[in-house]
Amino acid sequence: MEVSTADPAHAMRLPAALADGVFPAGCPSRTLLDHITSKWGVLILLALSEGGQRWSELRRRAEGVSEKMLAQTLKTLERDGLVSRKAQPVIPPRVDYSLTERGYELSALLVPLVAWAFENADDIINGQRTD
Amino acid sequence: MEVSTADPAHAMRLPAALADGVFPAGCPSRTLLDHITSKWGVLILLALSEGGQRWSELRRRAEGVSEKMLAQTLKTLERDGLVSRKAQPVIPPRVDYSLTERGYELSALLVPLVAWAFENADDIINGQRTD
DNA sequence: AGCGGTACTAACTTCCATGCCAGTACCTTA
DNA sequence: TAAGGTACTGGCATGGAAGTTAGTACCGCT
Repeated sequence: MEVSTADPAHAMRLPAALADGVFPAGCPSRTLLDHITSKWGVLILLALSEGGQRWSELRRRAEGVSEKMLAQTLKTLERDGLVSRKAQPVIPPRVDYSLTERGYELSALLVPLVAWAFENADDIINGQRTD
Repeated sequence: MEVSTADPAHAMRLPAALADGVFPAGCPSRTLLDHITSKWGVLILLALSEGGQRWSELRRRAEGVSEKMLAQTLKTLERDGLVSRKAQPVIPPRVDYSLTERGYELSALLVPLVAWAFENADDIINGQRTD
């Protein structure tokens, strides 16, 4: 049976390919989505959207990230072709991380989302009773 | 593969307020982001972006979600003012969920992101890139 | 000589999100 | 009578994400 809810004016329709609204469990889309919406994934992508940065700078910007999670997340993102790693064989080591073309494509979509969250967060989260 | 390290043309700059690229640990923005980028949060928001739906329909669309997680996620989203719940006191029970104004604002940003993930997932996750 | 910075890796542990199952209450259909 | 659909809630279990600690290799500073 149909739910007769009027489509609001600002409803955004999904591409036909995901007309169901959601894709099947275990498909590549879910995996990718998990990578980019992971706790540190978003933050790192976001930080890198401002330009290439070194390991230690990323550590500072993604406040609270452990070295382990930074390494792990960067590795995943690199494997996905979203981040590129450039190590210079100098001493002390110097490694620069930056977004790839694809990474910038993503960040162009991610940034507005995060900006929205930033703008609405106080209003939404602080207005709640915490018990 | 060309990776532009110095401010590519399509680099999207963050709003000045989050010039650091990332916000501090434990701030409301991170909490909100966690809610909406949670495993089931995205899927449910996405499903609802197509219009109001009943509990059982959401269960089917967000393939793989357990009743517990569906309830929990919906509750969080409702608390955040992104989803509205309308229960009709009939028997058998009938409850409709839909996005609020704010929820639609969010989904307008979320949908392109998910669509992008959907389009790129095969390519990225299954390994092969051709550029 | 010893400390700190740079960029990591690995092993071990903790903890929470998630999963699985059982129960509730009422009605309908077989 | 019993099974099944609707919309949940609560308890226990667990797996994987995340945290913690330590170690590596080299250099520059004091």
